[in-house]
Amino acid sequence: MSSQYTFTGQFTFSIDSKNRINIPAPLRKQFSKKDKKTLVVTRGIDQCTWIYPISEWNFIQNELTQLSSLSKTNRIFLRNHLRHANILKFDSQGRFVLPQSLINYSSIDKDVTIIGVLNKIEIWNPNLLRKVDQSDEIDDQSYEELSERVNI
Amino acid sequence: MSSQYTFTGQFTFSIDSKNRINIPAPLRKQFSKKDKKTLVVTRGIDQCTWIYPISEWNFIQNELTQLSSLSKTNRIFLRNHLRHANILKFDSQGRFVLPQSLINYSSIDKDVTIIGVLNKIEIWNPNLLRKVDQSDEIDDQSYEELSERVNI
DNA sequence: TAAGATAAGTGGTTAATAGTGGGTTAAATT
DNA sequence: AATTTAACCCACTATTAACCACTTATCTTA
Repeated sequence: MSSQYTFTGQFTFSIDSKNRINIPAPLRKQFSKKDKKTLVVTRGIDQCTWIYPISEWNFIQNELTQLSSLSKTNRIFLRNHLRHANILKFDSQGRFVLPQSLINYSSIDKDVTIIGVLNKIEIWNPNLLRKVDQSDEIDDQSYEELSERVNI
Repeated sequence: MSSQYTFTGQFTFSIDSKNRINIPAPLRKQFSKKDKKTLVVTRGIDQCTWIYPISEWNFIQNELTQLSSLSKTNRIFLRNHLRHANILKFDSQGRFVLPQSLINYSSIDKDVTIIGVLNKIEIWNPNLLRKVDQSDEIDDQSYEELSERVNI
């Protein structure tokens, strides 16, 4: 199953004194009626925050229910991914409040860079994103591997 | 069958002088009419306390009856999970009293970290959770295996 | 191209809710 | 009967969420 969401683009916004972040209008407009105003924010694998529309998250969550808690690896994995996931709604202005734990994890200060990455939205500290941008070059070998799977 | 419950998020609360713990509102709100105010607390596999809504527990209990007591592992598992299970109700403020035996088992002092892990809620001593968090890193091999099963 | 209209981004105030503490009464245990 | 335990109720405070308002940017149309 492929996602209905195809978030793209980059935006620079600011987080206000009440830890609210605005979702850029072009991304927000994609939210379907069904998902209206409900999203899940959680830790990204890199030092950023991931945002999923609720239906996208439900799909992921459904996969997670297959994992038994009797396995230690599963328990750790489930705990560490689920406990940082917050189900939120955005207000009438299209903002949501970013939980303090994620502000810390992502080292968010005042300005944030918001980027669309297909089925999710990422929130970055602009400086960190720049740094990662420079250091995380993809080597040729990895590109070769990717080419087997994606026709771009 | 997958659960109706999808607990997520992390909360830091305190246990009061009467050993009462508040269930965080976002988690409590998920409790269905049918389960209203009834939950089961028991020993987690790790050094924490597990909380299930009663209907969820009934489902698990049903699965446990499938396990033959001829197996030693099964016997130990059944014993440890069933004899420490307490059926409780939460009060009009949404609190329940945590039995002393579980306070001891989980090394609960004053502050507790409450996390949602899909069909269950875990109660931790914050320091212990931090420690487990650091020591129980998932190795790359396990991540690779997980990636075969979960697309996140 | 200029002016008006609409939408987007940001800031603050108020009202509702959540978390916590404690006291009183009813039940249970010894 | 006395003591302890558990259920129930009330109350205070801090946080959160809903609401309103203003400014800047974008789009539309004359």
